[in-house]
Amino acid sequence: MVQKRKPPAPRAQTKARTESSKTEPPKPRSAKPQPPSGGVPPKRRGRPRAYEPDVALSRALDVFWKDGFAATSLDDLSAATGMNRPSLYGAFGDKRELYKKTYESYRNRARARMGEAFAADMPLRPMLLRIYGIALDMYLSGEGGPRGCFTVMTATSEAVFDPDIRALVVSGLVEMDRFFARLFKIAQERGELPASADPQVLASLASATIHSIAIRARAQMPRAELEALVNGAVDVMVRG
Amino acid sequence: MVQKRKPPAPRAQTKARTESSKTEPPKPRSAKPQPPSGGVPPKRRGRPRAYEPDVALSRALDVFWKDGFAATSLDDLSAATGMNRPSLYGAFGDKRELYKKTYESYRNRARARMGEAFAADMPLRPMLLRIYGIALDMYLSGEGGPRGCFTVMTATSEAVFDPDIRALVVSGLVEMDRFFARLFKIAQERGELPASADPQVLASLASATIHSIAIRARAQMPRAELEALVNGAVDVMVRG
DNA sequence: TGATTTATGTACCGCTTCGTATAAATAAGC
DNA sequence: GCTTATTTATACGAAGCGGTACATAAATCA
Repeated sequence: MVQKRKPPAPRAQTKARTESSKTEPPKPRSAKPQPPSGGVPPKRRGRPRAYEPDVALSRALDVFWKDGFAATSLDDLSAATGMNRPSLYGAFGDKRELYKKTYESYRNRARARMGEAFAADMPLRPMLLRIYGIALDMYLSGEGGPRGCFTVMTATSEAVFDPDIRALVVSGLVEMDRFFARLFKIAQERGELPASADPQVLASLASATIHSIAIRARAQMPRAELEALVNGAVDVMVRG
Repeated sequence: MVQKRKPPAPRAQTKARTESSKTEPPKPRSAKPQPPSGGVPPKRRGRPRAYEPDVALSRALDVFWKDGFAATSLDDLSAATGMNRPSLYGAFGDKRELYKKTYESYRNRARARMGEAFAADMPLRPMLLRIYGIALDMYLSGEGGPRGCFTVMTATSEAVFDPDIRALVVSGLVEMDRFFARLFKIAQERGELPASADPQVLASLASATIHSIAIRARAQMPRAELEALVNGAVDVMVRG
């Protein structure tokens, strides 16, 4: 079962996919039109888009992030993005493809934020606290209340049904582990950690702490409580 | 938005709920018939049930656990339990109530398993390893692949929409924290942990490790990897 | 200007969803 | 056997669902 909603009968989705009525697979015409090389508008041919792909994707992210895949309808996405369903389909493909693109954009955003922190190049403890601060900002954001982490809360649930999503999730988890491991390794080389410390183990503890605050944030535990938790965890980690 | 699927129009669900066409709120007639006092069949009046409430609930759990709330249809539940929809409704109420009962039964099951381990009363390290072993058994179980932790994977997502569920989730998280805290406190009193160790902090690390393996299990990371992660985390924890 | 290209907006399609009305079945009480 | 209580089984209904045809709109190109 590929996550309920059996394909809407061998109608057109399947037809387009397997028989290619016009030699063309349903390639969503791509959101990023072409390599713009310059920064100037590349003079597209037909009627101009009424939406900005990035903005639309970010609005869709808001909805999927809060509601998850199954509970989000195309009407919801339509309302959130301001695009009607056919445009949505044309731009991003079907619901599942849109979800994946959405998730990737989330990952990019998260990676960028963490990258900034990493680049700041500070001692271990403040670095960790800063990273967790960024994480908390993300997890507690959202108009409809805290949403936790997209990877943890909705993508991992979906991972059971879709190999692509599972691969994305696994790579996300591993990426975070590696990120922390690098951090601890650098700290160790600088003498901020005892030689006996195992960066790998500390990294998985650091990731686990991320996972834990993501969950607790979604359950609406107050920020102060989460910060206390983080402080305690960091204390243990910087000790090695 | 109370998790999509807007109430099926002010039809009968609402009517029954608010106007009580027969003075009777839709009390699902209770799964456990009455205080049986003895163990003998209490001679009920009408046609006998063709299902056992506990068994049905456990089958429903399997489905919700894997698919989550939104993606599970009443037909799925019907197929899994062998009960048809009206019986399901009569016994457990609507989908949401069934979900909550299901979640409670999951919690009871988990609590019982952890309680057993706790009662064994062994030194800290083997105790922790045993607890994580039990957790891994649960999270990796399931015919359709590993399902992770119900609390973490599906209930917390749902927590945003339903205060009851959120309360259940929070109590579950707190319960686990307390469980670990008691464990570490006892160990400390026995001298298995340095006096400087903070049982509270260690407990939240222990919980975080649970959360992390729940997520990773659902993403289908291999058991060996999860066990290695657990071993590392336990090493750090028993050191204080 | 008219052809071409791309995007939009409306309306539709077949199917699924949750819940319930209704009728049949199976037991106890009298 | 008849009534009453409780459960099962069938079937229905309104709304929601994902996806798409089709007509229209707005731009470029010739």
